[in-house]
Amino acid sequence: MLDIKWIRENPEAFVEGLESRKTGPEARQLLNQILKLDEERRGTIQKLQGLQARRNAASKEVGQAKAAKDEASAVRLMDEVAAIKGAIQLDELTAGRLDSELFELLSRLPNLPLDDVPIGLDETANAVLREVGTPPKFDFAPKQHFELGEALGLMDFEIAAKLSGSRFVVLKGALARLERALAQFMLDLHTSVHGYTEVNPPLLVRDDTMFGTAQLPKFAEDQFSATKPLTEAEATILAKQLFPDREGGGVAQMATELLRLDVRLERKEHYWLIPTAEVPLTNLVRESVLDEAKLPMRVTAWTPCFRAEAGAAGKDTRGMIRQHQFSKVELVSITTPEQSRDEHERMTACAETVLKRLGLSYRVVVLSTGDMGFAAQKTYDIEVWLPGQGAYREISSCSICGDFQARRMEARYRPKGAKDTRFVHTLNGSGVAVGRALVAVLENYQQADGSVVIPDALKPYMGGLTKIEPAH
RNA sequence: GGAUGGGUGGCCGAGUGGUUGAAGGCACCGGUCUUGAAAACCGGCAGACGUGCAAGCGUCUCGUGGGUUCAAAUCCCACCCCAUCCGCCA
Repeated sequence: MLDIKWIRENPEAFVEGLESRKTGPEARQLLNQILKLDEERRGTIQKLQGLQARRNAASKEVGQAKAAKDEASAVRLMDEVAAIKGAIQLDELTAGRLDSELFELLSRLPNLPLDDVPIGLDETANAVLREVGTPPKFDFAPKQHFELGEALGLMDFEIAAKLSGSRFVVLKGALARLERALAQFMLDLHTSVHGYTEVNPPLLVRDDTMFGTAQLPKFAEDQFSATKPLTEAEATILAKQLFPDREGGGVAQMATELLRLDVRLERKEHYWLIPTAEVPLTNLVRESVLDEAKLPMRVTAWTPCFRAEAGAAGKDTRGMIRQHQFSKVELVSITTPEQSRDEHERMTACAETVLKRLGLSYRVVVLSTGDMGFAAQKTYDIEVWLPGQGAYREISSCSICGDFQARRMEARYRPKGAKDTRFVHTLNGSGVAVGRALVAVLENYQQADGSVVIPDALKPYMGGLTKIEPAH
């Protein structure tokens, strides 16, 4: 969330920043709308506060008058308070409405880019910063991961489709183990070498948590949610409320219909499945005031991630690249504003170390203003080389969010010796996507006979296995 | 699912209608003492918003929203959340 005070004081920077994001042409119009609302809001507050001050003073005088047995003054003052009461209620209502309108607008605005982010509308404006490692040479045509996995008999999309539909996969045997090995290798690296603390967070979270990291309110359609189904009793009550003119059999029929439609109650226990461990990990500091000495705070987690992939129809339909469920080792840092830029470089280096140790070649890309995620001020994508696809594909994304998420979470810290609190800065990055790492290992370590050699870094985690071969 | 209890400042915790934005303690900050540190003692210390060059002043906030009242942390209602016990269950 952007700071309204900052917008008020830096309107041109606001428009410029917003125009460089996807918001584009409406930026100026948005600014005007926001400033107008803000002005009305402050005007109402000033008026309201004047009235409240008079009410408070008069109420105190009532007490004093009564104590002094001056009934006449007391009555006169009480009449005065009664007279301004209506105006106060009206202004309270107006102020509340303006407040929530402004909040609604601000909560849907993306973060603004840092100065050194390349300006552009999409990925064509991204800039490659470095290429690391040498892509392997093959004296045969390298296969794609799903060809390898299916031929090995250890990767099954058909059965996954029967269980869950498209964009799911079942891994078996050595490939299932490879996924676990990759995750453990990454966690061990980050906890014992990079200083991150391992966390095992909830995978189901509340609205407020999703709002904190900015998946809500704007990106609800990209998420999966989990809700307790309506009971028959609740459906009946709801049917009566919704269709008061029906009775008897009519109500029962509508109740059945509500159950069939899987109608949900706003108030009923309702969760979101995390699209990334960034959500629970970053929210670990929500609604708190941290000691500066505890920063930077670094946490990591290996979790499943769930994404609806709305709007991705037709993209990466084959294989494991884009799934509704995948696992990822996530890195999150909570820092002071002074630390965050360095931390961003450090975090990216931590993710790069994973790929280096796995012997995978990759490149680091800085995303353009138009290609960055909603909450980011600056993002580095790490793209791993996939010989089967003959392309670099994103395997990690490291973002610095400034105080954008901290404002939404109310996450602050107290600088040493200071009286006031400040918002923390938050950063998140994949360290790295496990499913895609598995894809990369398969494609980079494949042999002419379809077998796959285990990279040295993973051998300790594979129980003595050095090569995955077709099972028969 | 059933039954209780509870949500107060960074933390713990007192407070049942009138200078209580809130006792006390801890933590933190400044000072005295000390070679230094600790202890002890003295003092300071909520946040948001509005306004002002500033010092300051004002308003709101004791889970959230509404109500009663001249006046609400305190009374009433609804909702949210947390804990414990029982039941069910990995």
